[in-house]
Amino acid sequence: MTEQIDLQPVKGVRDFYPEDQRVKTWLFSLWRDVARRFGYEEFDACVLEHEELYVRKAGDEITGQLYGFADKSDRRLALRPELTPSLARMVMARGSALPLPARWFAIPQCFRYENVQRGRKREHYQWNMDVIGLASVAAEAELMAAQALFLREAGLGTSPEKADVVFRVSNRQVLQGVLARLGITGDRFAQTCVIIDKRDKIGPEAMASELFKLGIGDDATKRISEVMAVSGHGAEGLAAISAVVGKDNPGLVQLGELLEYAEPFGLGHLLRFDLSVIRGLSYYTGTVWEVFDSSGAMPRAIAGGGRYDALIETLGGKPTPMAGFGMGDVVIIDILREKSLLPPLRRQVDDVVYPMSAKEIPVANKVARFLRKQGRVVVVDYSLRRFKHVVERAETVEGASMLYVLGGNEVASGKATVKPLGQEGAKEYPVPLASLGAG
RNA sequence: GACCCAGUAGCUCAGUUGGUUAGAGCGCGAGAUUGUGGCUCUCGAGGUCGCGGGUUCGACCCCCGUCUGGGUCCCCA
Repeated sequence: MTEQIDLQPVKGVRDFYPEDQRVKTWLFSLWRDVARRFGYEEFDACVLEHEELYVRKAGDEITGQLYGFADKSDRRLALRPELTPSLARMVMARGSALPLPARWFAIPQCFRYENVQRGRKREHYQWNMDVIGLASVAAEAELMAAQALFLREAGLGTSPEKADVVFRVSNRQVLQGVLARLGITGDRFAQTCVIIDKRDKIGPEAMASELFKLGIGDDATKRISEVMAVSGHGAEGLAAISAVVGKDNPGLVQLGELLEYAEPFGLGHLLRFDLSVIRGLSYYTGTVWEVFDSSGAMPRAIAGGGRYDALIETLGGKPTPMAGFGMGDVVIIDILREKSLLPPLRRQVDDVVYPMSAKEIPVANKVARFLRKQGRVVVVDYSLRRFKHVVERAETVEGASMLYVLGGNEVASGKATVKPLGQEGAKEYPVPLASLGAG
């Protein structure tokens, strides 16, 4: 007698029983199909990476949540918290041999070591689409179009009449332009972003004192708060931003172009410009955006993305413009389930073959072989249980549409009894065994 | 990381001022119906009461610790 093992999965990670895996497979298929229709090619990297790939100067939140450890050779490794650094590494490794622009997508499993709550695990799958080597905000518009197509195909409203989602969009260069005039540039700007991102949790006083330590005075702090408060839909939003930061602000110019490129994709009405959107990752340099459930029922973002033109440079490579987004499986499945938008997903069994006793197993296997050659999904019920049980199970557990009964009578007469399942009043009928490959 | 709540059968839960052998519904199995499901009836299997320690003559119940889950703060791969 050995000791009973712990039946629970590791804290914060999930088991996927077949009924869960069906949902996951359905979601991944839709993700892949949308990415394919935009001409993106799938890639992947290993879930294990060198920890140093994620250590960044600006003190990103993500670094503190790294699922890191030392291997037997004392290498510092980490389970990837996101795919983007791996993508950057792979792009760098290819060097100039990679024809640009490139459009790639992936569905990596990612990890973080953090508190567990609803919609928030230590592991998830994240659909990523990235454009490599395109400096134009046309890239962002295309990425948003792909997200919107997915959301619509999943059953969420994306039309002006019924919009279940909203894209909250900003551009880091808006604030950068404002702060540059006040002499805040380079690393100081990045550090400023990190402080600003914390404003809600630490409060305006603490934010001001943190900024003061960076040598940013009250006037500049006041200006930052003023800028962060600006938001609005479409052209109105742009006008509001223009009124606060001036029409020549480079970030504003890009947001204007983005709207111009996004509107032909039918996205204009979904975009809400909101300068309080910062995103937690320090490598973003331009457009940043988050997709939300507009009903507000789910407080967490469905997806987020941005432009990160400087990432490869900070990893020691040649400057390469890149933009991309990520969408996790946990939140979107929660939303779709809540809105009853998940399709009914059953076992995909066509036929159950039922040998009534051990004597009929050989002929049952022949029939199964014949049906499988036709491309049908066939399960042979070897339980030898009574008819009642087998019929019930074939219908409810296997979800089969046809039951092939093989008992003593059938073998003696040379005809299988075929019973249609799931149809009211459908009668069973005999089929010669010879025509089922068991003659 | 901080605080609050919870953990009893496969699932959803009841239970006790601390007292013999811990219950229900659903599900599962058998039979009524020795070859025809979805309804009904009968019977049955299934539990170290999350785990460890303590208090007590005696703990599912009280105390401490711990694990896991839910929630809030926080933050969102």
